[in-house]
Amino acid sequence: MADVKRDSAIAEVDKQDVPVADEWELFSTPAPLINMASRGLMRLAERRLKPFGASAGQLPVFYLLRDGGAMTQRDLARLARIEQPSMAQTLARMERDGLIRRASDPRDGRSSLISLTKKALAKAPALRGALHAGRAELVEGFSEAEIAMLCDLLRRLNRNLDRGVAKEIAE
Amino acid sequence: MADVKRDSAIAEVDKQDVPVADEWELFSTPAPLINMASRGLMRLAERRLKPFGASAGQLPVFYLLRDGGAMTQRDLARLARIEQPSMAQTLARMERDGLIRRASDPRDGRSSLISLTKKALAKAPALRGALHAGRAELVEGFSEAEIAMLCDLLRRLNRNLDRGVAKEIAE
DNA sequence: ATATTATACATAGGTACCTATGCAATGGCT
DNA sequence: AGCCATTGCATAGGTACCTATGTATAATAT
Repeated sequence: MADVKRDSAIAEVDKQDVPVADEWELFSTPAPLINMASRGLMRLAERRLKPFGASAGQLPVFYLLRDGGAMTQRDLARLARIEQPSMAQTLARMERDGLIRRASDPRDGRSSLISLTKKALAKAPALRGALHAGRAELVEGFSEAEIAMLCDLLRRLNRNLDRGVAKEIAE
Repeated sequence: MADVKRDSAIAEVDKQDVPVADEWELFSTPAPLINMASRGLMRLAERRLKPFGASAGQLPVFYLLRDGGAMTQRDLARLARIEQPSMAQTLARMERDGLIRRASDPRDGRSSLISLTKKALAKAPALRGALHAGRAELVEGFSEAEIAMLCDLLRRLNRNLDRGVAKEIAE
């Protein structure tokens, strides 16, 4: 009986004896809801992917190199929309785990061309399956129109965020 | 001219010479959009809060203890919806920075009652101002109805996530 | 009263991001 | 050819999460 309780204190706030009034304030705005969703997604993805020896941050790499192609670290970072050091760290872990290989770029001595190993390519279908299932679970009870609406709103939000960051840099 | 470029490679994908077809695939589903939004929010919040000597993860603590009250670490974690060790780490940093104080709980020898220091309480109004501004910027161009819709969709998504996690634990 | 279970916290280790900064190869410009 | 800004990557250090596990106190059941 206590087993269900042991796992995560997060999913069961409303059954507590603590006043819940604050919660509405804390999660009445989009930002914390997005943050919470992101953390939930990460946890779920981690749980789904771990059995296959992969993790959430590696997914863009798997996706971008899925057809056996090669790419520069810079391009991987840019297409995955993360900063270069973040991608460097992810690639370091993937190399450690034998998922990627680096070949020196003949046209540029600074960079190397990253590609998935056979081991990684073999995992790809399983990962895609896990993601597909996860996606279905995530939007369970949503109509296609609602999903499209959500994506649209999020894209607009992201545009605002990009703009905001850019603006503040220009002083 | 290059100054605008230096800051962040993330906000300027579409002006590149790299094929963009993949990007649509990578960001056509809610999950990556949420992840991206969350990272954007974090970056923005960090930038807004740093001048005041605070950071994003501390906001729930500031909020929950804003009236000078005290609370257990456990309750802080539960109301902020993060795991206990995460809250412990946040509190450790806040203590390091002189933002919180711990008083031993007379009714329970295991826990201590956390409260904001005067220094932290003094910051609170500024933080609230920064957040208010940030929130406005975030949802710029959104109608109130759209914001409400977004929050509603996100809440449903979060429920699905909670349920998914709970389900997988029950085997 | 004592033994067991549950709870509150601490600690260890890991992922995924970020910014700031240094270094080395490139590619113009003169 | 030689200088120099740019670019690709590496490294250092930090925040914010997570899971797994240990430890002491508290609550409960015998």
